[in-house]
Amino acid sequence: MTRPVRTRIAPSPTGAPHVGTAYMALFNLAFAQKNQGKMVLRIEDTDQERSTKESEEAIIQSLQWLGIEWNEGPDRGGNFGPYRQSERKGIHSEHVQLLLDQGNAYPCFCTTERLNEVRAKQMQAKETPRYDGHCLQLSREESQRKIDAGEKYVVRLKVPSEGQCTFNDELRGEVTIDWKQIDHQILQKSDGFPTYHLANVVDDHLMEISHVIRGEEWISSTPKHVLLYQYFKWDAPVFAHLPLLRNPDKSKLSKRKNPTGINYYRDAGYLPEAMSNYLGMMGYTLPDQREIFSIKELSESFDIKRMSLGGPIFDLAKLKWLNGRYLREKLTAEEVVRRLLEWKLNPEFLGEILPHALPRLENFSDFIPLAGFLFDEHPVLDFSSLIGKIEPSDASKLLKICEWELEKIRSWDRDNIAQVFQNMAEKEEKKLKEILPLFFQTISGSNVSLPIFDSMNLLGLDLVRIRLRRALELLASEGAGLSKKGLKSLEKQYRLQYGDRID
RNA sequence: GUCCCGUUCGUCUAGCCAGGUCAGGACACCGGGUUUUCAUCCCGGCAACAGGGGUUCGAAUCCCCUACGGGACGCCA
Repeated sequence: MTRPVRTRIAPSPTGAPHVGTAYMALFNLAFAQKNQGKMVLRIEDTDQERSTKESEEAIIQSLQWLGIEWNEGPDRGGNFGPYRQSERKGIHSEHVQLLLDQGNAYPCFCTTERLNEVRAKQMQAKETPRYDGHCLQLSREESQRKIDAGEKYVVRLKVPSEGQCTFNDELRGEVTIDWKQIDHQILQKSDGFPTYHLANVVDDHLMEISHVIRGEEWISSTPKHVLLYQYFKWDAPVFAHLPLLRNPDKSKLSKRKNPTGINYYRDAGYLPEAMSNYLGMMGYTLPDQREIFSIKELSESFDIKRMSLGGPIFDLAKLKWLNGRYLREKLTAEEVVRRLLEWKLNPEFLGEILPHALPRLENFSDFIPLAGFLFDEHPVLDFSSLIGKIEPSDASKLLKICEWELEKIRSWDRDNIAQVFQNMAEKEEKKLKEILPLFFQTISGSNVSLPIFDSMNLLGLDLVRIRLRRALELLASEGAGLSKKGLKSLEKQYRLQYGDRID
C-alpha cells in the first residue's frame, strides 16, 4: 500500500518572500494535486535571531497572490499542527532527548573559537571541514556535570566515521556520499531550539510528508536526514531535489543580481498568473509543449520526471513577453482595467502620493509627469544628469553604500529611510544637500519630482534597489563603475564605518 | 581545497529512459509584410548536442575520461 501523497513547503520567515520559495511551492503543489494529495505550509522559524512575524505574513500573502494554495498551514490549521516550528519546540526537544538516550547524539561544549581553529586547520590540510569529535570523548557523567554546572552546550548528531551513505533521489537516481564528508551536525542550538535538520526530519515525519521536493542545495545534507530517519526507525520520504533558479551569470539566484522578491514583480506590474506560468516553465515543459498554462493545467498533467536538471536562468525578457500575452490574450479590457486599478491606480495609493504632489500641482496634467516614476518599473536615466556635480566615482560609491544601508532597515518607512541618508552624509563628511541630487535622479529619473524619502517609501525596497542598480550599471558603462577590487575595498571600508552588511 | 550535482541555439526548452527524422518549438536578435506612427499580428532568417574515447551498421541518446558550470561544507534555512 502506498501512503497518501503529502508534500510541504517550508519557508523560513527571515526576509522578503523569495521567488525561489514560490518556485518550489509551485512544483510541490503540482505534484500533490496530480496525485490527489495535500500540500502543507510549515513555517521554519527556528532561527530566533532572524525570524519575524512580518516576514511570515508577507510570505503567506505573496504565495496567495501567486495563486498557490495549501491545504494545511499556520493560517488555516489542519490535523498535524502546529505548523510553526517555534511552537513545536517541545516535540523537537523530546526527539533530541531520545537521540541522546540512544547515544546517537551527544552534547558538545566547544567554543566558537575552537571550532573556527579546527575548521581552518582542516581547510589547510585540504580536508572537508568537519567537527573533530572532541566532545564525543566525554563520558556521560562528565557531560552531565558540565550541564549541571550551567555550561552552554549544543547537541550534535553522531555520524559514522566510515563507509558511505546511499540514498535515492527521484530525479537523479542513487546518490552516494562518504560519511567522512558529513559533519557531526548540530541538532539543537545552545538556545534550546532545534536546527533545520532535526526539526525538518521530525516534522516531516509527524506531518506524514510522503515526498520531500526541495532545492538542490539540500543534496549534500540529505545523508544527515537519512541518518536521522534511521536512528528514529522511521521510513524516509521520497526525496526529489529540484534545480536552483540562477542569475544570468549562472550563480544561484540572488537579490544582488536580480530582483528576487515576489513582491517586486507584483509592484512592477506583473500579473500573478504570468508569474506562476513563467516559474512553471523553468525546468519544466508540459507534455504537449504548451507555453501558456495555469497552475491547474500544470497540475493536471504534472510529471516530476520531466523536470530538467540544469539550473535555469531567470530571464526577465521572457517573463515580460509572457506577461504581455496574458494582458492581450487572456484578459478582457474590463479585466485589465480592474487589475490596473487594483495595482496602483487606486484611491489608497493615489491618496498616499497626493500630499507630496499637491503643493507642486497647478492642474491635473502636472500630476503624471511628477508622479509617473512611482508607476515605472524603472525610469530611464541620463548619465550627465545622474551625476550632476558629484564625482562619478563618488556616485558609484554612494549608490553602493546606500544599497547596503537600505537593506539593513528593519521596518521600511520614511523616517528610517531618511535616517540612512543622514547617517550616510555624516559618515561621508558631506552635506545631505550634496549627495541627494544623485538619488533624486536615480529614483525618479528627474530632479523635478516628489520628496525623495517619501518616494522611496512609496516604491518599496525592491523597486528602489533596481533603480540603484540601474544607476550603478549606467555609471559602469561610462567607465565610472566600481571595479571588482574597488568593490572589495569599499566593502571593507564600509564594514569599518557602518558595521557589517546584511545578506 | 574536499565532496556532490549538472552540461542541447545568447536564454527557456523538445528529443535521451525504450540508439536510426535536415536536432523541433518559444524568447531575444536581424530582415520583410500588415498597420497614417508605435506596439500588436503575420512571414522569413540567425543560432546548439562542452571536448575526447569507447559500444554499435548507426550515438544528442548507452558507458568511461576530461573540461567547464553550480551547490554544499554555519549554534542560517
